[in-house]
Amino acid sequence: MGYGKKMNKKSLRIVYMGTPEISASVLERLVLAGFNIVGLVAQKDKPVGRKGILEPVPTKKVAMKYDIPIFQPEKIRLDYEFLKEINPDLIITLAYGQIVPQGVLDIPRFGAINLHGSLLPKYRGASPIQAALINGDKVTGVTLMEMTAKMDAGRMYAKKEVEISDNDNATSLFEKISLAAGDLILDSLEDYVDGKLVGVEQDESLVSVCHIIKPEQEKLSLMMGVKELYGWVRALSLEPGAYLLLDEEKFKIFKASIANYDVTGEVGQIVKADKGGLYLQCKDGQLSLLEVQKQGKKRMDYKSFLNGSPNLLNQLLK
RNA sequence: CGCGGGGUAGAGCAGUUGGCAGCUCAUCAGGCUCAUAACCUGAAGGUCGUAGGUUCAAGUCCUUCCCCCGCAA
Repeated sequence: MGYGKKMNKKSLRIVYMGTPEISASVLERLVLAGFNIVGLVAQKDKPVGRKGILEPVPTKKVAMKYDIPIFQPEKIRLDYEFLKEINPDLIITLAYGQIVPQGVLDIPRFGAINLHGSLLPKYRGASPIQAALINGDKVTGVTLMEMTAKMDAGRMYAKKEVEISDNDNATSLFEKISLAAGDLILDSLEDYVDGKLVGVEQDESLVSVCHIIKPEQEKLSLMMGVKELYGWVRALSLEPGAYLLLDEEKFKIFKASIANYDVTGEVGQIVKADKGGLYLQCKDGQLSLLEVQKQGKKRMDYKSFLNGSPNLLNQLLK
C-alpha cells in the first residue's frame, strides 16, 4: 500500500470545501498525509458566543495553521470565478453548507467528490447523522460519492460503516463519523484518482431524505412515544439540546434512557424523582432523564438537579 | 452598551423587612438490617465571586470589576 506509485500527491491540486468541526479534522488529516490542498472554500465566519465575537469557522482555523488560501464567498452559486484561477484537479467536499453549482463541479478534471454522513442512498440531505439517531439505527456510516447537481444523488465510490452504541449522542457520533470520513478518503483517494473506483449508482427505490432540523424542533413534543423522544434527545445532544418546558422555562434534556413501558401517570408528569431516577411519563412509557439543565442554570446530572429541586415529583412538563 | 438568569460547604439549592450561615445529596465515624439507591446517630467541611461604600451590625442595601448559564444574532 501507500500513495504515490502512480499518483503524485504533491502535483494533484485539491480544493477542499467544508465548514464545521466534522470537516476540519478531515482537512487536517489530508494535509498531514501530504496532499496538496491549494485552497479552502468555507462558509463565512459567524458571530459566536454571547458577545457575538466573530470567530473563524473550524476549517478556516486549520487552513490558517497550514497557510492554505481561504475563500469564503457569500454565495458559491453566484461567485466561483476564483476557483477557475486556482485551477484545481479535484474538489473534495464535506459539510460545506451550500449547494454547489454545476459550474463549479465542471472545473476540476477529476471532478468533485463528496463525503456524506450516511450509508447512501439512506438519508440524503442535511441531517443524516441526526436522522440515524432519531430512527434508532444501530449502524450508519460515511459514503464517498460523486457530486452532481442533484443533492447527494451521485455515484457511490466507497463506504465505511460506523456503529452506533447506546451511549452515542450527536456529539459523539459526529466525532466517529468525522474519523470514519477521514479514514475513507485517505484509503480511497489514490484509487479514485487512478480511476480504479468505478462507482455504483444509487438505488432510487431505497432513497430516503432528511431535512435540516429547525429550531422549533428542538422543543420536544409529548405526542411522540418514548422511543422517538429518546431518539430526538440523542440527536440534539449536546448541541443545541432538546427541551421541554418546566414552569414556563426551558428544561433541556441532554441525556436520557428508556426506563420502561409503563403508564402510571399523566403524560408529561414527573412520576419518579429520587435517587433511583427522574422519570418522565410519556404516552407509551417512561423516559429516565439523566442529564438536564434548567434555563439559566448549568447542565447537571439528575441527582444534583433533584438536590436543589425538592418538589419535582408530580410536576408537569410540557 | 442586544435581552434575561446566576455566583453561599465537594455537588445542587434556600436564606423572609439588614441581627448567631441553613437544607438535600456526597464524604468520614458508629449503629441497625438476610439485604439495599433503605433507615438511625454523630462528625468534618464556609475569607457567602472580587474590590470598595453605607451601618452599631451586610449573604442581605449602593457602586466597581471578574466569571458561569439561557435567549437573540
